[in-house]
Amino acid sequence: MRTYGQYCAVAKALDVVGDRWTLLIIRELLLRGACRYTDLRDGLPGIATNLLADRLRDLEEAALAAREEAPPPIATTLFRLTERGAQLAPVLKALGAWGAPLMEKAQRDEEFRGHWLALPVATYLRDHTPDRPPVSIQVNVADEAVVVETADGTVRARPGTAPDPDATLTGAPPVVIGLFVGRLSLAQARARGLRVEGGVGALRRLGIS
Amino acid sequence: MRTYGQYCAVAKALDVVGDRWTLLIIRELLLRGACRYTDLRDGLPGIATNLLADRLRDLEEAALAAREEAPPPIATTLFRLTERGAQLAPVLKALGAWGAPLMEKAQRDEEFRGHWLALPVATYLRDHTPDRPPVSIQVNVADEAVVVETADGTVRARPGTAPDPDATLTGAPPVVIGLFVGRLSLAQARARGLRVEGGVGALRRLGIS
DNA sequence: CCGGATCCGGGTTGATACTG
DNA sequence: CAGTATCAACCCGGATCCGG
Repeated sequence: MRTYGQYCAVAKALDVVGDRWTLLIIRELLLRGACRYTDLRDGLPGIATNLLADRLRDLEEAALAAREEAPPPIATTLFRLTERGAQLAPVLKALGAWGAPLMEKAQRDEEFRGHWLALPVATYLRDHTPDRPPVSIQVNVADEAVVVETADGTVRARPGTAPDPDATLTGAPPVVIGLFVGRLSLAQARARGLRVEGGVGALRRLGIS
Repeated sequence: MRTYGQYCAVAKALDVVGDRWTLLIIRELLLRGACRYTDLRDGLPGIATNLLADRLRDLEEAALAAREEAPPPIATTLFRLTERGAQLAPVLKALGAWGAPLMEKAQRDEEFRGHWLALPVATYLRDHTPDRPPVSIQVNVADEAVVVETADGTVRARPGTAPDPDATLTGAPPVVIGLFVGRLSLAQARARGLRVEGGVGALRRLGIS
C-alpha cells in the first residue's frame, strides 16, 4: 500500500480512500446497498474490471467493505459496506456539495445513472411537512426509473417504479438535477423540457417550486 | 486532465481534487494561508518537487489557487487559495474526522508538522466560555512551536510563540493529538510524557481535562 | 451470465540532479 | 528560492481470456 507517511488524519484517510475509483466505489455501495460485482461495474462506467477487483480487495482488507455469499436461490457474491465504510457518507456529501456547481455545464459524452440522483436528493431535499402522509414521485431520467419518496422527515431516492406516484417527472439529467439542487425553478425546468404529470403539491412539499 | 466522465457531483469533484497530493496541498494552504513554494514543500514531506509544481499549476488552472508576486521588500512568489478553493474546508474536515481513529497507532518513520495540529484543534475544540477574556496555550511539539488561542467562540492554532501563554504543553505528537481529540484525558497524557506548565484552567475552558 | 485473472501499452509518479 | 530535466518504477485502462 502506498502511503503518504504523514502523521495527519487527512493524510491517513487518503492513504485508505485516496486511490483512484475508491471513493466512487463507496458511493455505489452507499447508494445501492449490497451489490453484485456486475452491478458495481455497471454503476461505475469507465472502470477497468481489474481495477474494480483490486479496489474491492483493498476495501476488504481495510475493513470498509465485506463480501458475502448469498444463499443458494441467488447463489452470487454480494459486496456491502461495513459500518466503518458507511461512515464515509459525510465525506461524499461534502464532496458532492462542493462539486454541485460543476454540474452546470451540460455534459457531453458523460455517463449518467439514475440512482446517482439519490445523492443530491438526500443532500438538498427535505420533507417540510413530515406529519402528512408520505408522498412518492416517480422520476424517469436516462432510461432509468427512480422513485423519490419521503420517509420520516428525510427524502430518499431508490431505483424502481412507484405503483401510484403523486407526481411523475421526465427530463434530461441536467434539468432534473438542476431542479433538485435548486438551481432551476420548476418553470425554468419546464422551459428546458421537463415534463410534469400529477400535482405539484408533492413537489412543493420537498421545497421544489 | 484525466476525468471519470461521469455526470455526478462526486465524480466531478474528484476530477478536480482527486489526484494524489492535491487535497494535501489544499490542506497546507488552508492551514497556513499564503505560502511560498518552499514552505509548501516543507509542509508536504514526501512530495516530489516536480509534482508540487504540476499540482500548483493544475490548481491555478482550476481557479482553486492563485499565485501572487509579493512586493519588493519580500520579492517572492506566494500561493494562496481562492474562495472556491477555501470552500473545500468541509471536505478536509470530514476526511480528518473520518481519519482520526487511524491516528491511534503510534507512528513510526512518519513525518509530523506542528501546524497540522490546527486541523484537530478546529474540529474538536470549542471555547466554552467565550465571554471571558481570550486565552492562549503554547504547544511545543516536534520541535515546532504552535499557539492555540480562543477567538470569538472558536479555537485556532497557528505556528509561532505566545508572549505570555496561560499554559504551555510539551509532548510527543500522538500524545498532544490524543489530548486534543479527546482520546486521552489530561492525566493519561501526563502519564505518557506530556509536560504541563501554567494553570489547567485554560485547558478546561477548551474542554480538556 | 458471473466474477474475476492476465497481459500489455501508455501515462503518472517519485527520486535525484541540476539551474536561473 | 522556485522551479526543470531526466529517468526508472509503478499504476491505470483496455482487451482478452477463463473457470464456474
